Amino acid sequence: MSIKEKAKTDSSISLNRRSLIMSAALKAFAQDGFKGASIQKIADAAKLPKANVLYYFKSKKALYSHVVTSILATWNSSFDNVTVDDCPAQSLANYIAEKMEISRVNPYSSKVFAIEIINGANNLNDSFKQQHKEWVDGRIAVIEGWIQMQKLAYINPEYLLYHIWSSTQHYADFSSQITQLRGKSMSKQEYAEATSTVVNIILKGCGLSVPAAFVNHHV
Amino acid sequence: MSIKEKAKTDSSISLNRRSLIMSAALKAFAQDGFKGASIQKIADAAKLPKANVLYYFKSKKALYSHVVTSILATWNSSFDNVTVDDCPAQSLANYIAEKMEISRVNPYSSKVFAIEIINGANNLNDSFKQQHKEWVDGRIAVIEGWIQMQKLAYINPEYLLYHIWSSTQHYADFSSQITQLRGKSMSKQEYAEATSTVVNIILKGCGLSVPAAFVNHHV
DNA sequence: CAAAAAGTAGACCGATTGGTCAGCTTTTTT
DNA sequence: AAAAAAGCTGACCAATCGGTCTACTTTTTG
Repeated sequence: MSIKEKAKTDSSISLNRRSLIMSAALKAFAQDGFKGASIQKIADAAKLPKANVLYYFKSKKALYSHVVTSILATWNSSFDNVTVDDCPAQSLANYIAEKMEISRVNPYSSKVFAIEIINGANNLNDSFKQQHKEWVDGRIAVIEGWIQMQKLAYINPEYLLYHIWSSTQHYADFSSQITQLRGKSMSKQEYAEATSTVVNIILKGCGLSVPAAFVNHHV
Repeated sequence: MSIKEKAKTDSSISLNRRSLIMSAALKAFAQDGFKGASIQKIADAAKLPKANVLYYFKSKKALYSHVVTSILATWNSSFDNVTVDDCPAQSLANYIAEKMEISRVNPYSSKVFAIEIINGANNLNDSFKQQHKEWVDGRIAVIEGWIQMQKLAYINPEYLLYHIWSSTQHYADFSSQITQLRGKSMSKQEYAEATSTVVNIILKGCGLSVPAAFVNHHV
């Protein structure tokens, strides 16, 4: 990156405009996917002329790429640093709870990724994929360690990860279905109950005891 | 529907063409969503001129609607007819296994629905939604019955259903991610192991004993 | 065999797509 | 204050979009 470019992206106006555009783009991509979303509608949502959007992001693909990158930056988790020495029950429960919180607070990010992967992940560059694969391999190694240390009954670590991802992201990705079925969107308290339910199913499902914070107190 | 229309849709050429177009459309909508897919590309995939596609389906929306309807027709499940008198463990295990099989055999259908719901379900008509809601309400009543009869420990039936849907559909919707992580797509045997894993987690997670057919025999 | 109906498909329509460019204003730097 | 850089945007471009129409061929019907 040249000095000139860096200066440009660092100016106050530029930063504000870029983040304004990106948040409009996030919603647009979440609603219509990469192909379905249009620069014009993103510009309208940001209340800017289309040419101005293309002044800050040289193409639709570049804008999408920046949105995806910024989402990934917010997806760090305590599970990243878990080791075989940690407690499986506590580590997994925390991970599940964090993923549920992400679904609750930032559903658009989850949706953008979901659509991208469903569509075949054709717009993610190889370094993303490689990075993700390395993360997964590392986490699988930890889970396998737990199994070998007999802290965890045998389970295929890969399928366990898929299970955690799917059951938590569902609350973001399929929120419109959930809202339709309940007649209203989920409150923070209802999210907490759903979180407990997911934690309970998965931890008990793995033969682990449920940390006190997630025990369901049902009336 | 007039007699003329029925005759038209029933002719042999018409049936063949329509199903040819619909299968091309299914893939297109799974890849790019409703907005992102184009009639031209569907026509190309079906090796027909665009005007011919629009001869059989009067608009893109009509084509989409027919695709969605035909998907729903194939999604009947043994769980539809389960009652409080049935065994929760067996009923839920069968339902999970059926959903996994649908994911394996017909991933495109699952993807079309996933994208539709993620995008906000704006292209599903109200009768679909109503029908679905009634199905869900009925199933929730059965699960509540099990809980009252103490055949099943307390769990929020709604969240249980979401959990089953998400963990099974994940194998269809996110197949590209799974393939990327493993370096190859899942075999039938691997699907069977994944199915056992999902059944084990959820049934144990509900405090139910796992039917013999789904016990994981791990080496 | 003739008439009617069904099927085929190129040409075309206005609207929208992603993207460029030139000319302008504003801000920053020297 | 002058020069340079950054920011802004209407006008415009070729390509594609969903959809229509017309002229033609094939198949079915009476």
